[in-house]
Amino acid sequence: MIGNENAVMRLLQYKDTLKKLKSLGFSKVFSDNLADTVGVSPSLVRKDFSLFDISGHKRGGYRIDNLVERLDQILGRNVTQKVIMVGAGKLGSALMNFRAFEEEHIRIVAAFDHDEAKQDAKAKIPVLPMDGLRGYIAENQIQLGILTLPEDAAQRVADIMILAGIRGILNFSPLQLRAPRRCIIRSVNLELELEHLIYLISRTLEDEEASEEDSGRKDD
Amino acid sequence: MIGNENAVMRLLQYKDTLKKLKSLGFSKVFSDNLADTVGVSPSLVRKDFSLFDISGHKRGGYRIDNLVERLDQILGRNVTQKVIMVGAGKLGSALMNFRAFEEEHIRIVAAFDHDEAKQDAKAKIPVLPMDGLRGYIAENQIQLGILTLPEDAAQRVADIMILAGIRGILNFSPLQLRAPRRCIIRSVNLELELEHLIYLISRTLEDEEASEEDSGRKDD
DNA sequence: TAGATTGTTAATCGATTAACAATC
DNA sequence: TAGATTGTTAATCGATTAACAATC
Repeated sequence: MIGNENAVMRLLQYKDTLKKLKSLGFSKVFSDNLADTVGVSPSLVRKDFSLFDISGHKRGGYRIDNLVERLDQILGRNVTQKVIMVGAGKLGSALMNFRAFEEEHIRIVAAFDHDEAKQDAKAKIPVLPMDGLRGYIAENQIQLGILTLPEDAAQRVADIMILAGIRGILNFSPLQLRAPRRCIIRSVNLELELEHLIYLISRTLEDEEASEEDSGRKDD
Repeated sequence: MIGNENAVMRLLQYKDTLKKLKSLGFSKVFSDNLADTVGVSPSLVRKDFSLFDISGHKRGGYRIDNLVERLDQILGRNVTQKVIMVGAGKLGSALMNFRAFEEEHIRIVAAFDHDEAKQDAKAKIPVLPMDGLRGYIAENQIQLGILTLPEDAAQRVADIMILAGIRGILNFSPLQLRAPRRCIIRSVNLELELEHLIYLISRTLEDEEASEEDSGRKDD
């Protein structure tokens, strides 16, 4: 129940799928269906559920309503989460308006930026000066921050956030942030993702060339 | 050499670290150093290298220059990659100006959007109408696209890209895109990442409460 | 030489799959 | 009842770690 982070990511995917199925009018689902849409084996779906003490009905599958409710419980998604955006540059502002967040009980309550030109305390999501960051976190008991600062400022500002009591940071800077155990860092490294894709492509291209040795060359 | 995608991600991280070390004036490195900065075991570093036929010097470690060169080779990063941006909304435009891409031989050559207000053929990175997407990919032999469209348009446009001969798509829509084997899809699901973080936080909070049963409660 | 580090092998660990008894 | 699906156990698979011989 504690260890498996892959299982948690799959649980999140199951939940997404279930919501779609529900909106299509389904009320129950089998491990087979979920496995298909998420792209894993039915065994694994059942294993994941059993890992988190989720049970269904022999022969009757799972009731979608129950399942979603239980998943929300496990995943800590039964209350709206307040999140701050640290850095209001291009990426930060883009994420501030990200649709999917609103739909999922995730609410960005304020943003912080050093640049005065970007500050606007009256905006729907106020953009405040960096000075106020520490106080805001502490006063409003903010647990979660999204960090979209450039590499050179990232660690310094992260330290401030941690000092103020933040519990988790979703980090978009390419830096591997250091943090004490009470604050969890998850990083999304966009450059790395793209480079990974480049690797995968270059590998399939090699494979194709290799397999053409046998089959002769087709005209282009 | 073929299977392990985790190893590939680590290779990319090693490369990043090596560049930083190099800019700090280092010319050689030991598996220990790399392990430390990336946060893995030295064994694993050596194992990863051996997996890709990278060798160093007994007792002398690895020469950073050689290593970076070899990694670029393996990772397909020895040529500049042309990439198109499909969708020029907030997220798309943010990524178009993403610093880290420029530094890594990744060049975004054009963007496409349905919205006329966003189109601008004269911009540094031209924003073109969606009609031109298929032709542009075919004529310029574009291999890579970044997809930042909303869910409802994502699959339809991805199909067009695939038809035109694209080889890889970095997908930011929350949809699990379907594609034939010749096109590789990698997805970044920002909502999922944030929800994962929420789960991790809610779990550590529970743990703390649990451990307070023993130790008594500290005042807040 | 003595000491340090690589490269590889074998051991361990953990996650996934396959199989099947339980049961609706 | 016969058939289908869950939940769990054991088997498999793959990735990581530990250990150490080779060697600079």
